[in-house]
Amino acid sequence: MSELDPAADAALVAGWRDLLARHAATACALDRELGERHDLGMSEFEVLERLVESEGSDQAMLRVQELACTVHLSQSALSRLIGRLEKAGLVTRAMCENDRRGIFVTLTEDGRERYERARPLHREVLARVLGGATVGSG
Amino acid sequence: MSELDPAADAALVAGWRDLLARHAATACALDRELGERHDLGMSEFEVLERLVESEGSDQAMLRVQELACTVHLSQSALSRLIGRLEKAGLVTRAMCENDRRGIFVTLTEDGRERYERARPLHREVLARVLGGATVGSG
DNA sequence: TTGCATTGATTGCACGTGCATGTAGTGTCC
DNA sequence: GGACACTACATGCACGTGCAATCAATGCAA
Repeated sequence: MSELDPAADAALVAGWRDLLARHAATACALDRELGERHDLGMSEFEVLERLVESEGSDQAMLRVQELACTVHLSQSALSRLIGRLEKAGLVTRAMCENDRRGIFVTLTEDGRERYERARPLHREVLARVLGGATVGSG
Repeated sequence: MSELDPAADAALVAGWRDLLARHAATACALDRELGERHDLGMSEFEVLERLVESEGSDQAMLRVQELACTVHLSQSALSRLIGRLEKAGLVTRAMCENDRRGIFVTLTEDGRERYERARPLHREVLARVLGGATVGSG
């Protein structure tokens, strides 16, 4: 199975390039516009969004490791990202009582407001760049 | 127009997250496996591939600027990437006679061989990560 | 209790990237 | 010819990232 039909091979590569192009265009626009207008990077916004979503559930806090999976960052990158958010006053770190190794990340009021203000732009960029034509699974 | 229906908003975000997940999984796997087994990064491979494809046309060379568009890198990043490839002996830089500002990038024999050896793995990773069971969309 | 492996998060380091700038070459206008 | 704006590529710099090493805390076993 290491060799593919030329047609299947071409389709695979075409799909991958399409994915690359969409990702590059969206991530670039998101990073630039969120950065300019809300002083937030793309990943920072994603982390804030996950924290906001977690407020809907019974857990108002998230562990660093859980966040790392959802935003596709290494734990070290996320550790520093949370450090930046904390320094900016958007989140706070709290120790987990049950497991002192774990760190709970919680949204501050400023963090929530910053997210709420940035969200419309985020959605607007998504709509503009992705154009509603999201690629399927194949 | 800045506000969207909740359903449209959710679909947009879901599509974007799916795109992010696919990209992260594929790029990560590609970088790691190509790096380990062929000492090539994902973008390096992409550049070599564009150069190979350009051999099919009348132009056996590509300008740096043309490459930058196709691999979604800034001009400076591509300049350094080509520097790495050149240092590794995979490409050469040649001045354009017509326009001395332009730099033609050409594939060497080593570069072509490296690409040919790496391509099956590249396609295999694509088929495995994109074609088969991708990550569960969180 | 002590000892050891494992997990959760942080830190040292090297590397790739983008932005802004620098350098060289081109074309135009006077 | 000289001055100017513009293009193509390279470079200085700051920053975010991943890997590996590290520290802290837990669980298990003897």
